[in-house]
Amino acid sequence: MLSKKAQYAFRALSTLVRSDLKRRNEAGSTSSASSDAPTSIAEMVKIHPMSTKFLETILLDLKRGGILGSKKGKGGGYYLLKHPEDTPLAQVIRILDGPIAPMPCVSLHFYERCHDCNEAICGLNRLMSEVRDANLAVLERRSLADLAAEQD
Amino acid sequence: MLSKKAQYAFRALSTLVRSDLKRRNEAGSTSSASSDAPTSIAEMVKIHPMSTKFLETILLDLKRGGILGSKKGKGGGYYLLKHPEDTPLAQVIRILDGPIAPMPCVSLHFYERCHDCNEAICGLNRLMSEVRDANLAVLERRSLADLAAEQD
DNA sequence: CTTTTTCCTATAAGATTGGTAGGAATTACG
DNA sequence: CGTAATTCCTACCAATCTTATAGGAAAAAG
Repeated sequence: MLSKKAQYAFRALSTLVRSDLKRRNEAGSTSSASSDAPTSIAEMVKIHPMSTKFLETILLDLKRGGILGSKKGKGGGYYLLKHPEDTPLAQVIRILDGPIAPMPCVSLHFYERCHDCNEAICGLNRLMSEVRDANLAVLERRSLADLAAEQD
Repeated sequence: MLSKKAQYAFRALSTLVRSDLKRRNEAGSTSSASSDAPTSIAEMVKIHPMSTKFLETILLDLKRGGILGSKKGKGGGYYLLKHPEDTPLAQVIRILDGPIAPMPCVSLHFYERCHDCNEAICGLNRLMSEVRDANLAVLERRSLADLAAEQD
C-alpha cells in the first residue's frame, strides 16, 4: 500500500499539473517557465484538504528528489521542473515510499542481496520479479500528466 | 514490500509443495490425501532457516486462512488442503499482509471508501486501479505450484 | 505416561508512520 | 527599511505495525 505521504503527494501534484497546463494554454503568455506562477502550499491545501505542515515536508522531499522547484517569499510556492509527461509515477513513489519491488532482492533501485537463497534458482525471486515488472509497466509508463484527468 | 511473514510463508509453502509433489509421484502410493505425510515445523526450518516460533504463528494464520490443514501430536505437521495450482499467491499475501491494492479505495477484498475524492472521476483512483490489476494479473495466475521451481 | 507435535494468547523491543512545533532564511512590496 | 508571506530545516512525538519471544495447554502416538 502507498503511504499517506505518497497519496498526499499525488493530490498536491495533480494541482500543480493543472496549474501547469493552464499556464501553458494561456494565449499570449510570453513566458515558458513554470516558476513564473508557483503554487503555494496554502493553495494546494485549499483544493485538497490535508495537514499544511505535513504537506510541507512532502513537497520538500519532492524538491530534493528533483521533481519540483520552489520560490521563496511572498508570492512564492512550488512548480514542476519538467513537463508532466516526463515524470513517471514510479519516481514519485520511490522518493516518498522507497522500493516499488515486493522484495529487496528483486528491486532495481533499492537492491539488497537475499542471503538465504540462490537468486538464480529461487522460485520466489523469479515470481516476484514478474510482479515488479507488472508494476513498473504501469508506473513507468503513466506520468503526472495522467493525474490531470482528475476533475474534482 | 512483502512483510517477512509473507516471505517466510512462501518459503515454508515451497517445502510443503515439494513434499506434496513427491508424495503424488510415488508409484504404488495407495493414498491420495496430503494429510498422510504432514511436514512438521522443525523440518521446514531445517530446509529454510528461520525462527521456529515465528513460523508457528505464520502457519497458524495459513491454516485459519484455509490454505493448510494440520495434524497434532507425534508425527504431526502441516499439509496443503488443495492442489498447489489451486492456491494463488494472492491468497497467501492477503492472509498475511492484507490488501494487495496500493490504496484502500481500489481494493477488491479490503475496500474502504475514499472520503476526500469522487472515485468516479478521481485520476489517482483510476491509475491505482491499473496498478492493482497489473499485480493481480500475476498474483492470481501464479500459484504455489510455481514456487516449486525453487531448487535450493 | 512420556514424547512430540500443534494450538493459543500475551508480551515486548524496535522500526515506521503520520504527523506537530518552532523557528530561520528569503523574498515582495509599500 | 519594515512587515508580511512564504519556503526551509530539524527535532520531536504518539500511535501503530513488525518481528519476533515466552509459556504453557491440548492432542496424538506408541
